[in-house]
Amino acid sequence: MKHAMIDDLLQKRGLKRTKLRIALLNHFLSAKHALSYLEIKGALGENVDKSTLYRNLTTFEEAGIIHRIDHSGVAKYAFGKGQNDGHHHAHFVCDQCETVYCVEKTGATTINVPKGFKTKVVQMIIRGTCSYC
Amino acid sequence: MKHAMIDDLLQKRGLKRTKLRIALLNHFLSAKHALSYLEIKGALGENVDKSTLYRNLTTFEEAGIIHRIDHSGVAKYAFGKGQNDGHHHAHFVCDQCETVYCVEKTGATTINVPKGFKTKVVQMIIRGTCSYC
DNA sequence: TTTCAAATGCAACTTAGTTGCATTTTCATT
DNA sequence: AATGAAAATGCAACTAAGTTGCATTTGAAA
Ligand SMILES: [Mn+2]
Ligand SMILES: [Mn+2]
Ligand SMILES: [Zn+2]
Ligand SMILES: [Zn+2]
Repeated sequence: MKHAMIDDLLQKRGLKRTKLRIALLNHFLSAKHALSYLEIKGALGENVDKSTLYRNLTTFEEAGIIHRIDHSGVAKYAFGKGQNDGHHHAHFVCDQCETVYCVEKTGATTINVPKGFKTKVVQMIIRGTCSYC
Repeated sequence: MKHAMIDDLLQKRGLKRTKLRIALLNHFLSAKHALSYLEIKGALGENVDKSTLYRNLTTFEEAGIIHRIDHSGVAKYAFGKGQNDGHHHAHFVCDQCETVYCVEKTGATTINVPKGFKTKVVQMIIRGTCSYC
């Protein structure tokens, strides 16, 4: 059951089980694409406090529960670890609807960086048109 | 000479040769990495008007003279065309100093996107440490 | 040298996100 | 169940990046 999983996610990191956090994680677990602050607020209700929501997004991100994808001035969040935490996957950005999807990355690429530069993570953004557009 | 090149860049696109534009292009031509609004303003003088500078950055971008790289909430600009204009190169972001460098991209990568999704451009961001850090 | 569209400068606005602080809530302990 | 401390919330005020409206100035074509 989803509820048990959410409790587990929070408990393991010593995060308190609040109403918003549970709703937030529920929403992330069923989301098909990365969510912006406004999308989340729209889904969870207008009465959700801005600071609290942003603070929880940051908390979850730092706890490795969700990861952030920056997209032309607005941050979007998706469930799971990001590239920085060793989870290698790419992001698909739809030119039409601006939706960001997490997609599996197959086949690594080697790029030669200038001398003295040290590569840690290679992240990929695929721009194109999604199946709904 | 650089001056002639700048005149050419502007003239070809019917852009007027103003003081700021010339200074701006000069700065871009000698920049070793992508520049933010604040870096440009710092270099060209505090008296530079915010609106005018931003408007020129947009104008240059639309004219294909410079390209924008979004980096965690701040736009950075570098001379030349970007990936969206067919010029395929990657961006190196230093974790330490947050500097963004344009680097040559060798060897194409194919990633399989979900059915119905159409790939247009694949852009790469390499995170790591630059030679100065 | 006149003309006028393009560019500038300034102030006011917007949007995304942050911060300080008083109040409330969770959760562990008694 | 009652207590209490730390964590989380809610609200308002703030910041930082970028945009917009409008009056004034300027570049360059005629
Ligand atoms: Mn992702
Ligand atoms: Mn570049
Ligand atoms: Zn789409
Ligand atoms: Zn560096």
